[in-house]
Amino acid sequence: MKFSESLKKNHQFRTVFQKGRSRADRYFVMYVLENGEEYNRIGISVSKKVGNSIVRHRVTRLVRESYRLQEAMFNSGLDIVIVARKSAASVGFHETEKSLLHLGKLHQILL
RNA sequence: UAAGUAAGACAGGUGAUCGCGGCCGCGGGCAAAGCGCCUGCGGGUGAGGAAAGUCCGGGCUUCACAGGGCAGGAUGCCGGAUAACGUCCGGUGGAGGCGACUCCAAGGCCAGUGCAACAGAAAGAUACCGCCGGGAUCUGCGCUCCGCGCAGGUUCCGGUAAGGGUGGAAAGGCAGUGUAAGAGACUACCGUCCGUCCGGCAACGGGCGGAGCCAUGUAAACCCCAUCCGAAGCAAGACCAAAAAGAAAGCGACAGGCUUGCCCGGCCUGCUUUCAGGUAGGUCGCCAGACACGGCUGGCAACAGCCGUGCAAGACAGAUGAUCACUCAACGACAUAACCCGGCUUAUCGUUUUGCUUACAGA
Repeated sequence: MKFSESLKKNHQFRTVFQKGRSRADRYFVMYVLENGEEYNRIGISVSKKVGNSIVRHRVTRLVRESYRLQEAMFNSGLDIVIVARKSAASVGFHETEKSLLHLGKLHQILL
């Protein structure tokens, strides 16, 4: 991804959860926190409650792909964590993309 | 053709546009002693039959270990295969099926201990009903009478285990002889046990002879017997190594503190070097192997030997995705490698191949 890195460490996630703002819809919860950098950092969290390994991987890919294709739409300098909810297990690509943009709008981080 | 049975194979494909992890090649930037880090282009490559459950077995690694025993766990007909196994192959015995074929924790309750509800008369034991014999007594009938005979009832003594009923199980089964009624009391056949001979490496099978058959079930009840098992796991572990705690040496014309009224000297902090240390981080372990396919040889087979050919995931928060089109029965099932193998078990939309069996039809 051109403008973004990924969040990896557990403490980074915790910071976003504690200090960030959150918005949610049927499928996902989005946490946003300004990170003071030039680029965005994105983290995707899919718990075991969502499904088995196959399902979790699939959801992760759909979210990452949606973000990648819509990357230009988002503001810079943000840490974003997207948490999949249980209903995300059966979601398709188009719904994921729509949901992501909708949450972005709620956060008012879209250009 | 239908129904069945056994053993397999596949697990969508093609194209276009974006995108990702290793690897190789050529560049650019940072760093510059070196290792590296970021990035562009090109090439090639990138999950499963179960990758799953983590239920067994082994390799590998570290630790422990003279030898033996106890405890604990696992396995349990016989022979073989194997690195090993609780796996596989071939047999034996038993159960099911017309059959192909399938299934089986299949050692030992005359070492000991425990348990066996309910029902039933009785369950390491019995006589409730019944059957049979005898005595007493009552009633009826027959004979002229004493009395006797016959039939029936009540009761007492004895015999019996055929039949009834209960139960998972009632002391081998079944048929006959026998008897008052019965009973392995006796006989044949089947079963059981013992002996012996023959076949087989063995489990076991077969033949012959003998014993009338003294005695329940349960060991996925404790237990006994035989065999096997040291522990923990790749976050194992090996190496490099910022940092932190530490040791030694040196430095003092220059800093601070303590000792002192002051100086010298000493000590602590300091600085430098070396050593030790091992955190962050990095490298290895980490993918060519008890490997796959084909052929030949040995073996009924599991499998083994030889020859040939082939083999490019190795991430470290973790790569296979998205969109569209065409095709197809298939957008559609189950399900994501994490050190590696051999198995087992469980999940699964479907498609498909071969052998065999039974039934029907045809030649």
